[in-house]
Amino acid sequence: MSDRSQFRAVGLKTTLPRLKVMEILENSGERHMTAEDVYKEMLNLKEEIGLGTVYRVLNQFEQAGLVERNNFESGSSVFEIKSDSHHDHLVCMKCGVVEEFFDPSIEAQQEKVAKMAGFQIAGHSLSIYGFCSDCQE
Amino acid sequence: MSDRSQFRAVGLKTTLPRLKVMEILENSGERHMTAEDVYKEMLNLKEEIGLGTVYRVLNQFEQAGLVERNNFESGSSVFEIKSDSHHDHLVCMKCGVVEEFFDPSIEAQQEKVAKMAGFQIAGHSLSIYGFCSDCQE
DNA sequence: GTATCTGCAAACGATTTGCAATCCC
DNA sequence: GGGATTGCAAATCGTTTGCAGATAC
Repeated sequence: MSDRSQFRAVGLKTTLPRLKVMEILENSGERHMTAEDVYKEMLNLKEEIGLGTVYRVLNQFEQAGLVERNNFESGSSVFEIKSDSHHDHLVCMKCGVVEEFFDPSIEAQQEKVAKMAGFQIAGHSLSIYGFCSDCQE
Repeated sequence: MSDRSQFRAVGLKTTLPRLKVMEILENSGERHMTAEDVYKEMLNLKEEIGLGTVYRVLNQFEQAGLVERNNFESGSSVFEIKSDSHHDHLVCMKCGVVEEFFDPSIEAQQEKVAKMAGFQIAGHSLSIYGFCSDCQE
């Protein structure tokens, strides 16, 4: 599905800023970017845009279910294109690299925990913090 | 261990604001409080304190390992007294209640995941969001 | 043409910080 | 006494918002 039709499907007009933000999320090396990251990359590519617009567009994308927001311990939110499959994150505390993983047994166990506590699950966030293989001494 | 000697052990002078903040964290009904919560409770108890000081004290406590900071999806950090035993959280998205849980199999599985990715674990944060038994329709 | 969208700058909420006055040992 | 700590207000950071002009369809 093209970005164009993707936007139409969720009721967003196809505008240059939206196309560009989506393109950067899709094509820049890093899947997990802050609004600032996207903004700077945009300037690198010599595109005119306001930081406010980046935030607005990312929020619209989030509400439309096109991107996912993650709050790691860094102070600012990171955004990634929403894949069909849920996953959690490993975050390197030194270089900041983010790896994704999915573990069925952890997922299943969370269901059990919630059920035992009488909670109806709406979502969850699991982030493992540590040092990636390149950042250990 | 008294708060007094606890403070001395981590190199913090025993001052009224620090004693009061610790007391509130220990004795107010809720284990999970924002800086604002602590501040308001302080005013309730007719204690003079600045919000800035509450933040400063909580940060010192965190660095000293006396309290733990959690960033749920709410926008502000919540603090709780650090217990000897690690645990994760179930957070109600309606009433905000927080329940703690510990699940050995989830913990163990995280170790495996990290090892497979070549990560050296430093910590993790797992929050399950949903609706508590009182908040389901 | 017109409703939607953008850029800009001002506003915001949470948190931190500089500094002079105050407190603890 | 003197370094650590506080209160206060101003500063900062990430993010949101109001509004006038620009854009998509």
